[in-house]
Amino acid sequence: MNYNTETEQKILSAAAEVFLEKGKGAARMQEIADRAGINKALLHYYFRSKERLYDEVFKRLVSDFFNELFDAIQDIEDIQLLLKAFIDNYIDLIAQRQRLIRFIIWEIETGGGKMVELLKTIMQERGLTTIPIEVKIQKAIQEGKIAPVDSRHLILSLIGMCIYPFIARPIVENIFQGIQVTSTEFLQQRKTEIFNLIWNGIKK
Amino acid sequence: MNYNTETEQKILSAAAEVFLEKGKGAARMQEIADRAGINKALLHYYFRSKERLYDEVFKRLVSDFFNELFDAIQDIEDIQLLLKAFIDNYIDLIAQRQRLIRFIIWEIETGGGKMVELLKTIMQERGLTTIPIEVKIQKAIQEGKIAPVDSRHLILSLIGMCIYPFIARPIVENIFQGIQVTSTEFLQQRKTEIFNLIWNGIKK
DNA sequence: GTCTATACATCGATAGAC
DNA sequence: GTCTATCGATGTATAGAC
Repeated sequence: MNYNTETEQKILSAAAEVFLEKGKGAARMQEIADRAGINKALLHYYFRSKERLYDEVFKRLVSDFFNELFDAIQDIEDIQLLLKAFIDNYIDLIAQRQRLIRFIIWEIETGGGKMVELLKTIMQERGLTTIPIEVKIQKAIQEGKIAPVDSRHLILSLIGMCIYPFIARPIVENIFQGIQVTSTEFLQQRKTEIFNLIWNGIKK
Repeated sequence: MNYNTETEQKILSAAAEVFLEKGKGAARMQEIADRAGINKALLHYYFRSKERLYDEVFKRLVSDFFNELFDAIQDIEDIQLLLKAFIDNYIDLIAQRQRLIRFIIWEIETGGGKMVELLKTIMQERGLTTIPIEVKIQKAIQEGKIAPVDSRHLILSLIGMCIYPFIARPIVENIFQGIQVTSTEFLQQRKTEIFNLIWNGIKK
C-alpha cells in the first residue's frame, strides 16, 4: 500500500469535484483540503500550487472525454453511420459530464492555450495528424455520397447543435417549458432531430 | 450639466469594460475605479456593492443585444426570409460582441437566474408572451411550407450553429488552420452554410 | 508525510474629513 | 460628491514541529 499515491488520488478527486462545481477562480484550496480529508499544507506539499493542481485535474478530465469520443467513432467508415455515431456519442458523453463543459469553456475563455495544447497531445498520442471525421467527410463528398458542403463548417454545425442545449441549459429549460435537457426523452429527441436535419441537408 | 449622472456613466462604461474582460469574479473594483478616473469609495457611493454594479452592467449589455435581435426579425413573416435574417443578424450581433458571450455564459453557469429574469423582462417590455420565431416556424409547418420538424429543436439547432464558433474560437482557429472566426470571409461562409444546411434539411 | 500556526497579499467595503 | 485611510475577511503559500 502506497500512502503517498493514495493521498494524491484523494486530492485529485476532491479537486475535480470542487473545480467542476466552482470553476478555477472561485475554487478554494481550503474546500479541496476539507473534501480530501486533509489540510491545506498537504495540498501544496503534493501539488505545489493551485495552478498546478488545476492543470493536472483539467488534463485528466478533458483527456478522458476526447479519448472516449475518438474511441467510439474511429473505426466507422460509412458516412451516415459515422454522423449518427458522432451525434449519439457526443451527446451521451456530454450528458454524463454536464459540468465538464463549463470547465472547458472557462478554460477556453482565458485564451484557450491549455486546451489547444492538450488537444494536440491527445491527437499525438493517438498518432493522428488530421481530424479523422474531417477526412471521412471529404472522402464521402469526393465519392459523391453527400452534397459538396464545406467539411469544416459541417463539423462546426454538428458540434454546435449537440452542445448548445447543455451550455444554455437554464435558459432552454425556462424558455421551453417542459424540456428537461438531461431527460432520456429529450436526449433521444435531440439525437434524432440533429441527425435528420443534417442528413436531409447534405444527402444527395 | 449633471455631474452626478456624468460620473455614473463613466463608472458604468469602465465597469462594462472590466467585467467583459475579466468576468465577474476576477474583475476588481480597483481597476474599475482606475479606468473611470475615480477611487473605490465613489464606486460604492454610487452602486453600493460590486454585485449591484455588475447587475446593472449585465442588464444593459444583454438587453441591447436581444432588443437589436428582436428588432431585426420581428416583422418578417416569410419563413425562408425569417430564417435567413435570424442567422445573419445573430451572427453579426455576436461578432460585434465577442466578449458578451463569455459574459452570458459565465452568468448562465452560476445558475442562470439573472439571465432568465432578464429575458422575461425584455419579452414583457415588448409585449411578447411567446417566442415569435417559434410561432412562425409552427405556422410554416401547418401551412405545409416546411417539413414537420420540432420547432424547439430547430431553434436550438439554429442558435447552436451560429454561436459555437465564437464560443470555441481559440480551438476552432487552431484545429482548422486558416479560419479566422471574425473575418468577413468566414462570417459570410458561416451564414451561407448554416442557411443551406437548415433549408435543405427542412424544405419540402 | 502530516499537522498547526502564521506570514503575506489582496479584495470589498466603510468611516470620516473636506 | 469626492477624497484618503483603513478595517475585516479571505485567499494562497510556507515555516517548523512531530
